[in-house]
Formats: sequence, C-alpha cells, structure tokens
Amino acid sequence: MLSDTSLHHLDISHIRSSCASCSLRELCLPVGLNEQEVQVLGDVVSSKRKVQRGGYLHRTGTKFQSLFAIRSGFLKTCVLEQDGRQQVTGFHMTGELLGLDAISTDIHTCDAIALEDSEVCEIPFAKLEEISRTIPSLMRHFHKIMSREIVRDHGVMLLLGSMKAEERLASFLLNLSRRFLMRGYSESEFNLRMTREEIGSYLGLKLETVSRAFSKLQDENIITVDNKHIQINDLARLKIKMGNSSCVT
Amino acid sequence: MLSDTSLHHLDISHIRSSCASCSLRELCLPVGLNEQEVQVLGDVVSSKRKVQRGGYLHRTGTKFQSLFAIRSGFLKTCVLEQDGRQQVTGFHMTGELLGLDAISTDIHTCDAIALEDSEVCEIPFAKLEEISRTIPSLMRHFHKIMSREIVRDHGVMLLLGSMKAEERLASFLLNLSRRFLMRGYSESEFNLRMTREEIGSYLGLKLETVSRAFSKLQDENIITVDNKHIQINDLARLKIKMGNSSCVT
DNA sequence: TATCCATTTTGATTCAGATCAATCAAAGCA
DNA sequence: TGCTTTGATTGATCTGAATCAAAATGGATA
Repeated sequence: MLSDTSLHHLDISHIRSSCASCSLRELCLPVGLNEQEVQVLGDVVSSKRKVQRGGYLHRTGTKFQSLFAIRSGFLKTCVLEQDGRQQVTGFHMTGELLGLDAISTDIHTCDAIALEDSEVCEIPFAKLEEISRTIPSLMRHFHKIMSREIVRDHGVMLLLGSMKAEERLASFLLNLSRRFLMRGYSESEFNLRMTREEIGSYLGLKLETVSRAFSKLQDENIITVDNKHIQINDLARLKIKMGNSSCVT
Repeated sequence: MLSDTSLHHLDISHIRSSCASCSLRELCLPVGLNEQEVQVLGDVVSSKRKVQRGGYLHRTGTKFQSLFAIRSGFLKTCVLEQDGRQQVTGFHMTGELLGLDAISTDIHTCDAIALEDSEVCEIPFAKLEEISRTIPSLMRHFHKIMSREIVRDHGVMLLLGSMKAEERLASFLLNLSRRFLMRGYSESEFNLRMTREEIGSYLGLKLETVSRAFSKLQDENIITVDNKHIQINDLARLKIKMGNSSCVT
C-alpha cells in the first residue's frame, strides 16, 4: 500500500564516500556508482544543513534550487489551500529525497517541516541534472526515485479513496514499521514523531478518529499504545486489518 | 487543485515534425527543441498504436518498456488491491504521458484502459533516457513532466483527504473544463467519457453520491446535466463550490 | 513544585455519504 | 419489435466518522 521514496533496500554498503561536507554513503542517490562517480557526485552535494524541530526546510511558493536528501531526522510535507485547508502529503525519514514536486515549476508546492531535529544534504538540482548526463546510472536511478514517489502517491490515493479508518491506520503503521526495519530499527516497536492530528491529516481523518482507531487496535491486543510509543504485538493480524474491510465479519 | 500531466499551455506551434510514423507536434515532449533535436526525438518515438474503447494499453504486472504519449482519445489508469478493491488514479487525454509509474520497478503498477478509441505513440524509455543525455532541454522537460505528475497526485490527495462530495465533483469538472480549454475545446460544454462509477472511484465516492451531486449542482442552475453531456452554466459559482466547505452557509 | 498549554482519550450526538432498493432510459441484439 | 443489459436517477434507511464536549495526561517552563 504505502511505499516510500528511498531505495535503502538496495545494497550500498560497498560505497565509500569522499565528500567532505556530507557523508554520501547515507544518501539515496549513490546506489550503484563506482568510486570515481561517487566523487563527482560528492562535488554536487554542496552543503549540509540543519533544521530544528518545528523549523521549515522549505516553504510553499519559494524558489526551488535544490533537492534535499535527509541524512537524519524526520520531516513532514504538507500542502495547503487558499481557504486554509491543509493536508500532510508525506512523512519522510533518513535517506529520502525531498523537493521533487518543485521541479515542475521551479517553485516549491509544499512546506517541509522538521518533526525532530534533522540534518539534510542540499543537492543543487541544476548540477544534478548536469552530471547525470555523464553518469547514466545516476540518471536512471534518479528517474526511479521520481517514479517511486508517483507510485507511493497512488497508494495513498487508494487508501484515501477506499479504506475505512481502522484500515488506514493499520496501513500507516505497517508502512512505518517496514521503513524502520529497512533502516535497521525495530519493526515492532517505535516512537511516532507526529501528533494524532498530523496522522489524521495524512490519512484523511479527524484526530479523534485516529485516537479511537488506536484504542480499538489496542483493545484487540494487536498493538500496545503508550502515547507516542507504539508496540506491534501481532504483525500478521495488523496486516489482515489493513486489507479486508469487505470480507470481515 | 487537480492539475494534469501535459504541458500544452506552452507554445509548441513553431515546432514542425519530421517523424514519419507519428506527428511529434502533438506530443508533450518536444517543447522547446530545435528542428534537429526534434528529428532525433522522432527516431525514438518508434511506433503508433491504436487502442480500442475498453482495451488495455498496458496491464498491472507486465514488463515496462515504453512510455506512451496520447495522440488522441481518452484513457483511465487504475490500481487494484489483491482484495479486489480498485481505484481510478487518473483520466488522461491528448498530449499526456502514460507509464511514468512503471519506471520505478520496470513493471507496470497500474492498468491503462481506453475509454474511447485512442491512439498513442510508443516511446521506448531506454532510448528516451539515452537521447536526453545529449539534449539537455529534453531531459529538463521530462523531469518537469514527472514532477508535475507528483504535484497532480498531491492535489488529488488533498481532494480525497479533505473535501466533501459536492466540492470533489466541482473540482473534477473544473479540472476537465480547463483541460478541454487548453486543447481548444469548449470549457463550458463537453461530454464525459467515463461512467458515474468511474468518476466515483476517482473521487472516493459511490456512484449514487456522484449522481446526487450532479443533480444538486443542476438544481442550483450551476450546471446542466444530460447523461454524459455536461454544460457549465456558471463557471464562477462552480469555482466557489469547490473551495469553501468550511465557510459556506 | 506549581502552573500552563498542548495533546490525547473518551463519551454523546449529529450528519454526510454508504447501502439497499426501485425505477427509468438508452443501447445492443435476437 | 420485444428482450436484455448497462448505466443513471431517486428514495429510504443505516452507519462510520465528524463534531461537540469534557476530562485526563504529559511536557515545558517559571
């Protein structure tokens, strides 16, 4: 259902970075590059930037210059309408690439806000396009990342268009679980970085509904909730929750 | 709100195509290329393909080879879950590019089905990547198209996550209206190519709700509905319908 | 430590949209 | 020409989530 933008499941352990300002190893871009190519890429990834919890990485309407690769931390992206309506379009963690939406018009179409102190590498997009001409595998990889974002969004559309509250939450938790696992963390126990309201915005639900769905899953002993701390007790049953509204008793 | 994938609002009238099999002029790709570059691109756009109404352009799970640029006609794309749940992810018309989701894994992640007899140009993706290395403006443009698709999807997410039935339908109609206008057709009068059920699937509503929303807008004299034929009587009021659930009486 | 504010949980009530069902219209076909 | 199928409309009823409201919890800070 929900997938994500990074390619961390690919093996990048063989890559050594020679970039001074920013360890390329941790980025999602250098997959499959040789030593020399990584060096070229290193020159592109110009600078490291820190964003405090609550701070903006970029704002809607501002000029687009660079993509941002998350080195550490946790961010949300959200779009807002003129009438004040707001929607969280994604939660983003280490290794993922932000700013892809802005390529279209050279203007950022969403806000990116840190949900905890975060660190990103800035990747000037013009330079990235430039060198991707000489490194086909980099270009290829970049296209896959963009495409993956489209696939992810289609998954969210399916979720928003056809799932019930509890299914949406199950889907959301399983998505987080898998992404934590891919990064070497526990898949069954983690801390949420976002509020119930932010989860609700992402899932198209009100915060009270999110809270009730948490409580319901806890009552069924599928998860244990302690405020932001989540323990998944029964991954299998959580998966069942996600995908069978139509055939459940 | 809902945007689309093409770049037809850009002026491409100066472009003359020398491609035998397929008039490039109508595609979304050759924007801003010179004569010689268009010729190079022409060699890439290998073949024209017809898809009958109801026929598949591509199916979920099949190997990805090519993007498809729509020359004429109207198609829908839809994703489906193992449990049979289905969701229309988009409606696509002349000049738009299909298949972007498949770049990610080299496998199509959605079905593309013609809603009327359609014609597409097949663009082998490997070749497109190849020549985009030598034509920077083409690469640039391709990136913008992908990014635009992401922005479009975010718009749909906002719609599905926070709009009421009537607002969703208004947004949908306005989106179609604008796209018809861009292609030189009437913005106030057109025929829908899809059923109420398909509209419902796209908008996260049941077909009865779509039908009721049509009737409601008609009762208010904002549109006139005759089965698939839609006349927009008051574009301004339709726009108001779209964006003010929170502040309306 | 006490206070304040944000967040979360839970309950009661309401409502928009789903569901169930009937009717109607148009299109294809024997 | 009647028959069947598909799609659209409309009505009645039901239900899941929103809304309104209150209480509980937690974290930050003076």
